[in-house]
Amino acid sequence: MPKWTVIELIRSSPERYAEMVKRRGIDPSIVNEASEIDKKYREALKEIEQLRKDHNALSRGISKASDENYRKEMISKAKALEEKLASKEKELSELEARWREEMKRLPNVLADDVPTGFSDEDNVPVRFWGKPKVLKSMLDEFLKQTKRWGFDVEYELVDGREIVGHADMLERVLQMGDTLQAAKVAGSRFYYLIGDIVWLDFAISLYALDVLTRKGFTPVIPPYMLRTEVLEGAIDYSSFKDMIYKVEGEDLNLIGTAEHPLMALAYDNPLREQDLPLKLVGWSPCFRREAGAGNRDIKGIFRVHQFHKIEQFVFAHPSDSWKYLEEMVSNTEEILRGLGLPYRVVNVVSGELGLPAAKKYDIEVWYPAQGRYREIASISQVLDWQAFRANLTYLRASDGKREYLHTLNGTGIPTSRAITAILENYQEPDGKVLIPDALKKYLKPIERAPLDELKPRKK
RNA sequence: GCCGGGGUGCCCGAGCGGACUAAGGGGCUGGCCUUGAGAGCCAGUUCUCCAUGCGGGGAGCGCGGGUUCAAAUCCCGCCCCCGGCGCCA
Repeated sequence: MPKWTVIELIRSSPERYAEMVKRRGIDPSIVNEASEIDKKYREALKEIEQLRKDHNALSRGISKASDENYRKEMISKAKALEEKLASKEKELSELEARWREEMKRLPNVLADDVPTGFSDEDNVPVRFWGKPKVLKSMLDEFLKQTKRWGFDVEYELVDGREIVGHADMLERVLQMGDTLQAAKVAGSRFYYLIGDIVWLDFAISLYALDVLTRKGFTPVIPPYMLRTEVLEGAIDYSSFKDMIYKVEGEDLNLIGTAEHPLMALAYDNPLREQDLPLKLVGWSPCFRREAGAGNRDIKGIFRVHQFHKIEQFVFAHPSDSWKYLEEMVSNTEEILRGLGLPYRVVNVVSGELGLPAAKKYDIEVWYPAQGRYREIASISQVLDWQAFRANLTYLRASDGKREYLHTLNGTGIPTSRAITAILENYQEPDGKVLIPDALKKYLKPIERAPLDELKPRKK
């Protein structure tokens, strides 16, 4: 029988779980509440099952009774019992609904090596790669993000020239994007990509798909909309509000990431143990409301309502799921190294994990014009948190029993963000943007695609 | 969208108002048998609660309601799949 780690922990040592909840910055009283409901629910269930047992016995007796009077007496007895049961059943179904609700509020357990903290400034860098271009005026900032953590990162000091930010590069220098017209017709955080840069978007997707399929990931183009019930299995309520666009008049939601429909491949659809691990790489557009983002990153295409993303997803056996977290991180690193984008990997603090993750690595790319490492990818170990909600199971080969799967998800590469990073990191003093070598082989077959560089629009 | 057919366990498939156990088969796992393989025989193979040593219950037949002492089976609503017609990139 599937056992959910969180429930098991609440039943066996609630204090330990409460400690984890506290580390996430969540009020630990929810643990007590959940524990209370769990106890109440099980007690009520026990009582009702006893009543049902009696009623069943009575009812079975009726089918055998031949004496008509006796039969009538039994039926009236059963009726009375049935009335008593009806009100109890109602109580139970209410309790069960509350139980389910309560369980869905609970965060995942926390891995021991997740740093405790509540701001992404406290995320702990674990390694750096590349030789970032650092503007002289940004040097202090750069050192804060490297040396403060004990890393001596080699860098290229840029002095005597400016580096244009990705938003201005796109719209003013290259003139290959138009967010103003997009805002007029669709709203802010939408964009048109126009001209040569469109090929770059496709090339990035193809490149990442190529890398990941060579590593044994199966490519998938998933549904771009999901039913609400399925989506609830993948995310928590607050992500729902901030991320999800609903389709009017239908029980459908636009996906915020391919992770969700990839997960849904096992929704109520048991996998076979021998098919694990099942490694998938999805390509999809992603739609996000960005409701909680306020005015952050309002310029350009860094934070937008719609973009393309290559996503890694693994259904893993509970016994060895942790190793895939590291594997997926190094896959994404390989993609970024191929693109020549300087990055760092950070271990995300407990307070910034979100309910589903037990541990999460973010990968952040260096943006010279901003003087900051900024998130481009995020890889999470989810354990059985989604499995419990969406009933993701595998059939154990040894006895055919069902067990919860472990799920892991991680960015392969988001195209729009990769483009912004390229616009800053591959920028030449004359306004040209060089194209990373790794992308060239995907551009080459396209007759009208650029091959070596994106050229600024002539004045 | 309209008409017709249909959703039963990991898979196929019977059952269409009471047999305390959802028939039967396939697959998978374990055991017996065998030098080994195969065949054969036996057992297990939805979820959940209590006990967790054996064991004892309850629920479950696409989803949600209803009728009945009793529903896979009858009634109502919804979802999905298949075939035909229409429409369409």
